[in-house]
Amino acid sequence: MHGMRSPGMKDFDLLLFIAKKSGLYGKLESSTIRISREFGMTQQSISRKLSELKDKGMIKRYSSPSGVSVVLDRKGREFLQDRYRQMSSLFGRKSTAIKGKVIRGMGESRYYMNQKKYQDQFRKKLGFRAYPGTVNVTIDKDEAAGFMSALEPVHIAGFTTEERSFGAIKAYKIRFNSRQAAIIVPERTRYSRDVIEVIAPVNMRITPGTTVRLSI
Amino acid sequence: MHGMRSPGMKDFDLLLFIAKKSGLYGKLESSTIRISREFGMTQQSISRKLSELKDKGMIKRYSSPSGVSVVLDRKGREFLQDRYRQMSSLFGRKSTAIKGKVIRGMGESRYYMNQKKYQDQFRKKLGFRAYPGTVNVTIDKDEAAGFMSALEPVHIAGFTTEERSFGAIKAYKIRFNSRQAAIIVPERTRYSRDVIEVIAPVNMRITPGTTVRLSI
DNA sequence: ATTACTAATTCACGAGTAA
DNA sequence: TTTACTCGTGAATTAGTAA
Repeated sequence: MHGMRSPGMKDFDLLLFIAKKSGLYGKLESSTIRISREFGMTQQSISRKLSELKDKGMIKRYSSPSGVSVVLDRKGREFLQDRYRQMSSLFGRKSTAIKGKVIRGMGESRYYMNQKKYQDQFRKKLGFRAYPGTVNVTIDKDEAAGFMSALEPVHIAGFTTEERSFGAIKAYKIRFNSRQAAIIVPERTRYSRDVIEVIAPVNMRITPGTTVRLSI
Repeated sequence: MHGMRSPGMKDFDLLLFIAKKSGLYGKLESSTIRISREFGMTQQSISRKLSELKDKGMIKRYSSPSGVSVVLDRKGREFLQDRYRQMSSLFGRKSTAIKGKVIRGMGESRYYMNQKKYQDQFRKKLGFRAYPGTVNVTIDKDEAAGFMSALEPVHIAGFTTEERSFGAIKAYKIRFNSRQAAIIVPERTRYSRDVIEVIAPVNMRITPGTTVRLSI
């Protein structure tokens, strides 16, 4: 038996259970009662579920008074393979770089970045103090999502001064035209935008309109 | 949107849907009604399911009158990663060879293998005529299942002579001590055995008791 | 627009049991 | 022993709305 079997995921997990036991083309010789014990369902439910999986074309099932024999059917293999492929794009090696175009930045960010409590965290968690001022880059949302999902977020805590409060930030260490940098995203931001903000140890002096490369 | 969404797999698929849209660490900005349309469920069910996934620690969810924002939580990432790992062992590169021990064969197989209608199919589908007589090899069932699951089965049709009927066979092309061969498994066989039968173009003359290597 | 509550309905599950 | 039926119960889903 493997670990947690989350409720609500049982249909998928049962198919995966069968696939693991039988292999993609092999045969699982067992009984509904044995499967029910291994799987944490009643014998009746396993019987019914195997029947349903058969009706869907996911498995072939042969049952007799001596037990059941289960083989993955074409649809079942395709189903699992499709999900595997989808997950591969999540966990597998993915695009390690995207292109973007620098646009003129909003002046406000300079004020934020100069806050000592941000800078202290940048140095500790990102490994550099940020030049006060961000580079704003337009990116393709979907591309960026794929790129960012490969990165571990670094949490920059928010804080409050006498004047006002500064929100928490998620930072992602990246290379900006091969130079050390980080994408910063305010955690309160509700909507993903087509523009991301990049900080770096030095003023990067990129002319607006220039195409840049963000990489891992 | 991607292909079929099989009923009964929705819980898993919803989590995967979120993961694909948001990435492992990114954020999905949407609305329950939009998700419901993309996903084929009612808005109410999406609302409830997101709530459930949050309670299970699978996701973080922030909702407001302007929409929902969903981020995978630690458990959700772990859940998906665990299933990915399990599926990797199914689809990923796997043991390409197992060892077995040759045992004295049952004499009956010679009669089967000599049937012309079998031999014709062997030649066409496996690329060789089989020496009449099988080599019987004891193997570890689980090892064999992993090994076999990487192989595409070749269907050898059954037929009927005036005297009797001969059942369909599944054959798996392999290397037997690096030489061309195939595992054959009668399709009617209900129970997987610790002994597999191997055919080859020539008499392999292996002394019973010898350890042999089956590879892809 | 939204989210999400409540009520009605449908569907899935487990217990008992026949074959 | 098996598998798998029927049936009662409870969970899941949808429809209708409130906020």
